[in-house]
Amino acid sequence: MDIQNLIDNTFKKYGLKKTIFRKELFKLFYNSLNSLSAKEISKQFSSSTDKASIYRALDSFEKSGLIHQVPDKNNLLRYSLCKSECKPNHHAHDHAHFLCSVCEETFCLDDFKFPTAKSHNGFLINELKIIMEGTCVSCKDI
Amino acid sequence: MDIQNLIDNTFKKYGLKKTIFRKELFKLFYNSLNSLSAKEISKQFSSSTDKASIYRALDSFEKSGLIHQVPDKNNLLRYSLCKSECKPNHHAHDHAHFLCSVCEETFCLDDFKFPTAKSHNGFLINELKIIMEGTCVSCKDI
DNA sequence: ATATAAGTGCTACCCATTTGCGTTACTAAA
DNA sequence: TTTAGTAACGCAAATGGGTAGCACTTATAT
Repeated sequence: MDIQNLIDNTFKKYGLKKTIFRKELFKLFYNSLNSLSAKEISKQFSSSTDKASIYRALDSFEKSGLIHQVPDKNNLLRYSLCKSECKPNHHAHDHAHFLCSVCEETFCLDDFKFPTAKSHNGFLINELKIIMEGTCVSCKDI
Repeated sequence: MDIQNLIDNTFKKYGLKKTIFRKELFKLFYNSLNSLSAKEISKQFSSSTDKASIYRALDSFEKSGLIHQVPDKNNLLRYSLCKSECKPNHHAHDHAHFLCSVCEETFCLDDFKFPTAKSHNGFLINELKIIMEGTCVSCKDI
């Protein structure tokens, strides 16, 4: 499936309006190995692309279930494409995230097994996040 | 041990300068069940206490190993007193944190068991954070 | 084709956190 | 105990990520 078809199908599936900017934004995520912050996205577009548009697009992509927020070393908003099935307003991500202290990238560890308890000492657990910090595969060999 | 002695010992142990404000700040943490954000701290002091001083004190307390940062529902800086042995610039916290979606409090779950792996698929794990979101013990009964 | 709703670009704003700087207060050493 | 040196303080201003208002444009559905 070529990229145009992929965009058509994806935007239809997630109910997203196909504007020039949002199609480019999707391509950016699609071609990106890891995650993207608003600032990183901003650098990839011309200066006429407003940051408000970026934040609104990210918000809309997230609400539709196309991307999900991932943790960031500096508390920035940071997103990745969803790989599994996510519903609008409900993301089902059962994978851990790895934050590299060297390159400051965020990686999704899709195969890391999660505890599944729904409560702990009377606390009702709705969502669980596992965040690892350390040195990523690429940086450890430098 | 009374509070004055505790302050003397603690500040000596962590190499902290005993100013009036920092002693009061320590008492605040000591008497606090959970964690504190800069804003919450600010409310406990007179308006002449500058927010810059609060942030600097928190930073210094953290670097010394007296307090540690905990996650916050709204990405604010939020801290708790360290309970176990933390060294300057190296915090050894092996407990999970629980963020209540209702009251927005952050709780330390000291008894939650952690995975202990030091690496995963070539990623070297230096620190592990487990963050749960849901409804806390108090809020679930309301 | 056209109406409607959603997205865009601009500007201005909010608010947590940081920084610069001159003054004050600890601490340690004389 | 005095004093010198350093760390912390208070004030003000700056930074910077993220939002909000608004007029204009563009994509979709009928």
